Amino acid sequence: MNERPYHHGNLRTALLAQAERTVRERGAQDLSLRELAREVGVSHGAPRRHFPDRQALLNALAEAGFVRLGAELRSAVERTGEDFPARLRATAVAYVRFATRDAALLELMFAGKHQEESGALGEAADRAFSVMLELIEQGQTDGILEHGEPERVGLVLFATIQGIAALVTGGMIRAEQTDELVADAIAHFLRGSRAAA
Amino acid sequence: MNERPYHHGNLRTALLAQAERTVRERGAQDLSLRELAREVGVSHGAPRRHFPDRQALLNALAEAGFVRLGAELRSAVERTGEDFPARLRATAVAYVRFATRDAALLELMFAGKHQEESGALGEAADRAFSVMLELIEQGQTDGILEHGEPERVGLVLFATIQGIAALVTGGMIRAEQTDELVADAIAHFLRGSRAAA
DNA sequence: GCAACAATGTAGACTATGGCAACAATGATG
DNA sequence: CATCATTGTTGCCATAGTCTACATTGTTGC
Repeated sequence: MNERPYHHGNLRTALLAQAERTVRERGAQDLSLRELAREVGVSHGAPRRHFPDRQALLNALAEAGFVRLGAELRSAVERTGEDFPARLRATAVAYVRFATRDAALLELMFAGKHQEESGALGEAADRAFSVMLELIEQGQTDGILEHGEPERVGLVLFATIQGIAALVTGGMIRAEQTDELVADAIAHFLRGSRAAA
Repeated sequence: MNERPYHHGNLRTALLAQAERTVRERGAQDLSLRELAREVGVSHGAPRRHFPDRQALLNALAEAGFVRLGAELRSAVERTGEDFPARLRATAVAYVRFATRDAALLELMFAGKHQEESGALGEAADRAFSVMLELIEQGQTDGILEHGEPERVGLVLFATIQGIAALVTGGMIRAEQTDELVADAIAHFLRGSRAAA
């Protein structure tokens, strides 16, 4: 039998993977460094070499979350045609889907961003949201959205999407209704935007 | 000097008050039953007589939060004229203000509601949201909102408001911008609704 | 090769927390 | 005023996070 080597080889990655699973299943509150170490098969002090304290691990988790979120949003845009409303709908659905599948992680992502805007976490967040900003710009080019800073124009929209995600994770909406509600909200938003243009 | 009596007198209330303060200042994560007991001046085992475990205290805190939220929303409606858009704006501003002043508490309220829909917590939540539902009904009577179940018609609106609160607490919006953004979002929503009616 | 150093993991200690049980003091009730 | 319920107290246990000292392995310059 293979005795485990003294050095794990990729402890950092293994810890993050197991942590993400635990957060998804039981929430960030129940995440324990010592339990994590046990599950991965190292001593309770080993994680310290990769994450100075618990918060550092949570921040790394949040950063990885932003990277994945950005990838999923970009994928949603790219596998949809050029039509702006369709792209918007697809992106919003992708966002809400991420938010419901990984509610605790998203909470972590927002909480971590609140602590320290700068740093790798902030950059990862910006890259993720850049997908949405580019989409807003397309809407402006297509003459569907009003002109001005994309950050400002998209704010109400983003708030709505984020709010829908909150309602779903808060148990106020059944999971099957979400796609329809998202489509509803997008349509509502676009009607309001056309009138304003 | 007055020696503290063996019985505190209203420990439950005192614990909740101090807990609410701590949650506001340092978040629910940092809430410690033992620290709470120390601050109130009782032994570490005393809180157990009033709250079987930590979660029970958090739930009580959430319930009290819903009561206060409901009162603030109702107050906002009542001190505004009969005009529906004005009332809607006032209520939304009041909600977002609550959400930003007590971000951690609101999070707790949603998290607790997710655990067990039934019970005193659920009732308190329903009473708080009934303010919004009545407001939606007025909008329908005034011919500004589409007809149908108020729960459904108001969903997108509520999502938007909740989302704005999330953006503020997430640090994506400066606190001074919130009232303007809320007004923006309400106007946007009403434009979309008129077109649909 | 190999000696020195860096990186990574282990083991033990300390403090704090939540939860439980046995006991003490006070209040309520017959 | 004797009995019982309520409310606090104290001590114990398991677990967690963090720190320090030490052990093992990998790397690098000679």
